[in-house]
Amino acid sequence: MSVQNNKIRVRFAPSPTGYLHVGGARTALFNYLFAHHQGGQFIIRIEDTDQARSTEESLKIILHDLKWLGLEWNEGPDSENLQDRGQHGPYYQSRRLAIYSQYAQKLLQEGKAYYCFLSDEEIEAQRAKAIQDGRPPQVQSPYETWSLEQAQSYMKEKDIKGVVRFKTRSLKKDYVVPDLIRGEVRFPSDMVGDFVLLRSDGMPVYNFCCVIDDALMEISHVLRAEEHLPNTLRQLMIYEACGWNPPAFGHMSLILNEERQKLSKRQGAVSCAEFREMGYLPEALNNFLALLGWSSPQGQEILSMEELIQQFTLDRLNPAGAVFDVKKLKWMNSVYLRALPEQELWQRVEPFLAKANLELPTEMEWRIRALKVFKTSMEVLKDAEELFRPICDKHFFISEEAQEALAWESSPVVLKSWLKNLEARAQDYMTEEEFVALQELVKNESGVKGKHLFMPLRVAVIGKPQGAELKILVPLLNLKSLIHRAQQVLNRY
RNA sequence: GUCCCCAUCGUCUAGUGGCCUAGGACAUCACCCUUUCACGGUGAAUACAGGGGUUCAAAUCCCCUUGGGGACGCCA
Repeated sequence: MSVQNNKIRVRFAPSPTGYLHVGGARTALFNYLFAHHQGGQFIIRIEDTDQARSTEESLKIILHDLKWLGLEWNEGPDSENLQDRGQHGPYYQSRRLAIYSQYAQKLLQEGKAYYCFLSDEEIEAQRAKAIQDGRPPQVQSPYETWSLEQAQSYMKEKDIKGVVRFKTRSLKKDYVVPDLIRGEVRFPSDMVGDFVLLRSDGMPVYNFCCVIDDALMEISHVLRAEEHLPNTLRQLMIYEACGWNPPAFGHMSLILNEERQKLSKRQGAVSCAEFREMGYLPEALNNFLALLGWSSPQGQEILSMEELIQQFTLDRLNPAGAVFDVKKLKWMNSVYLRALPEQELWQRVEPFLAKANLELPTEMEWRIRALKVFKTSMEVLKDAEELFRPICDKHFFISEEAQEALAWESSPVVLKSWLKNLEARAQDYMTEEEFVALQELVKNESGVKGKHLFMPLRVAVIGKPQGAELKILVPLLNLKSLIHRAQQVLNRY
């Protein structure tokens, strides 16, 4: 069996033991971009050999988030019914057990692997000793020299099971990984001890399944995070033992937190779901993630998925780790937000408003007008909640910051004039021009101008002295609620 | 501890020996626009970790040091 290098096939292989981390999302994105740029296939494989931690719930979340990001896959589990789709399945490692066992048997028979009966305690003692002696903490199994028959009869006789370890002793001195991102990386083969292929319950372990699957699924390029670089040595050994040509490898830098450590759950949001719930747009998240370790040849910062695909090449990947800068993500999100037509923006904002329990006018015309006013002050969709809340009568309240403006001597005069003139009106909504004229009237009646005029007025409209321009805000409120609000403010005195 | 990776403004980065007096973006600050806030506009400040080589020439190539990170599982 040999890998067909004329066909570009890449994969993203999550283990369903949690949410989709932004680091995973970026790995998936880069694989997706590479595949599409090259006209290749993007495959999802589920690494669920850790049965204790894998859940269907997590699988659903991960697939849902990948879809939310727009990273559709050509082969792998269907995001709806979770059934396999594609010609290289099964795509769940838990359903490929017979395959792994078959290859493990072969290695066992060829003397490239052996059964080992070391206990956890014995292994732990070896590790401790090795570290103490300044050696890498590796297992040195006395069972390495046993023949397969000897081990089998031992298991039968004692009625015990052992793990299958890969034999590294007879291997060549060092291995070179021709890495697409960091050049040739040389590993001495004594860097690893005899590692486990099959657990004692027969379940295979990551490095083993990964090789078998990548080979059988005809994966041409393995693009993954740098933390897997040391695993590559083990995998190269397995490829060799199986007589297969390894795929091309590219190890991408890690995403770091402000302390320059691997980004983890400890410090704030790291899952796609969290960013979605905070109101980040998938296109903004993709764009931001793409710029973590990759740059456009023209230095373009805002790129659509199409542009990313078109411009994406591996040679522009940066080998150094990248700090996840939420401020820049926010900025980018606001750029995408503002670029969205109001009608579409409303669709995205609506679930947030509904969740915040805000009842608002239903006419599309009103919604568009409202969003035109608010979108310059939105960074994330969730910001709409605070922006729309004052518009909603049952959430109207007079804020703390309003006190100063209300305390001005001239304010009651302004407010009384405002209320009187409102009450004289009949029309439900005011136009911008009508409001400007009305404001002029209040100004003349009260003899107050400048901030002493418009600050109390703004308080009478939205309950706080700062916010969008009154002439755009006022036309969003109907007469009844404007009057009611003015009354509430006047009742303060 | 051992092995591996990495190193340009606070952050993301451009830069593949002369175009670098080091460019862009976010953030910061100032000014302009604006009867507030935001948006927008203009501008400022800020970086080649240190030391040795190689070369006519080094941010770019080599070595060392330092710093950071990752990996050393019957996790992936």
